[in-house]
Amino acid sequence: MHLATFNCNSIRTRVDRVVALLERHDVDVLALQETKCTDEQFPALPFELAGYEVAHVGHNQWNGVAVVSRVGIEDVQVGFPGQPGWGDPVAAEARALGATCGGVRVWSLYVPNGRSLADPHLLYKLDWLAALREAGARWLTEDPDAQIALMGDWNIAPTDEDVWSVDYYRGRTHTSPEERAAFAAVVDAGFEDVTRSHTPGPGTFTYWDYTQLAFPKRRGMRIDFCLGSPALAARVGDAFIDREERKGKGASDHAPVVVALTDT
DNA sequence: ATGGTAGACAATCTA
Repeated sequence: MHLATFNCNSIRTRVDRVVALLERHDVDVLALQETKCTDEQFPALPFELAGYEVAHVGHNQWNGVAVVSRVGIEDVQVGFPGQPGWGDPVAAEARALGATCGGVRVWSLYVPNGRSLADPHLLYKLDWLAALREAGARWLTEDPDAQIALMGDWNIAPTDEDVWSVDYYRGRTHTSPEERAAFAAVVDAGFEDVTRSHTPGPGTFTYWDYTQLAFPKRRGMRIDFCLGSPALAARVGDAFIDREERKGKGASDHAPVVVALTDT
C-alpha cells in the first residue's frame, strides 16, 4: 500500500496534476494540505472518476485539508481533540482531518506557519503541536498497536540538514529551538519520521520558495513528513520525495512525499 | 526601487 502527503497550494488550480501523481505513483491514500477552498468548492469528481473517495474540510480560501483514498474512508474526524483555534472569534481552522483507510488511521495535518518569532502565530503553532502531541500520545495509550500516520506540512525543519542555509533561517521561524522541541515531542510520544532513512540528506528538501529562483538554486527546506506509530513504522519499506513534481510552470511550492508499506 | 512569486479574491492577506 502507498501513502502520500502533498501540500498542493490550491486544489482547484492543480487538481489534474494531483490526480496524475496518484496514478503515477500508484497511491492508495493521499493527505492533501492547503486546498484553499470550501467543501462545496472542492473538485471531488476528478478523484471519483479515478476511483478515489474524498474527505475534506475547508472553511474559506485559507488552509483546507483532505484525505483521498481508494481503500475506503471511515470514521472521518474534523480536527483532533484539544486542537487550538485562531482568529476573532477564536475558532478551529481547517488544519487537521483524520480518516481510517485500509486499516491505517491517516491524519492530514497543516501545522500553522508561525509567521515570525515575535508573532502570536508562533505561540499558536507551538500550542497546536503540543495539543497534537497530547492527542497522539492518547491514541497510542488506547491502542499501542494502532497503525497511525501523521502526514502533512509540519512547517518545521527538524535538523540543520533540513535547510539550505542555517544562517538564512537564523532568527526566522521553522528552525527555532522551540519549534524543533515541539516536533521532537511528537516523536518522543511514539511517532517516528518514516521517510528520512529512505531519503537521506543533506540537500534533501520538500519545499522551495516560489521567489528568488529557490528551486533551481536548490534552496529548500524539508518540512513535509510522515510520522508513523510503531505499528505503522514497522511496515515502511520505502519512501521518496517526488522532486520532479516541483518542476516547471504550474507546480506547487511543495513536493509530494510517498511512503510504501508492506502488506500485513 | 522594501524588491521577488503564487493563489484567493477583489483591497489585501497568507505563505
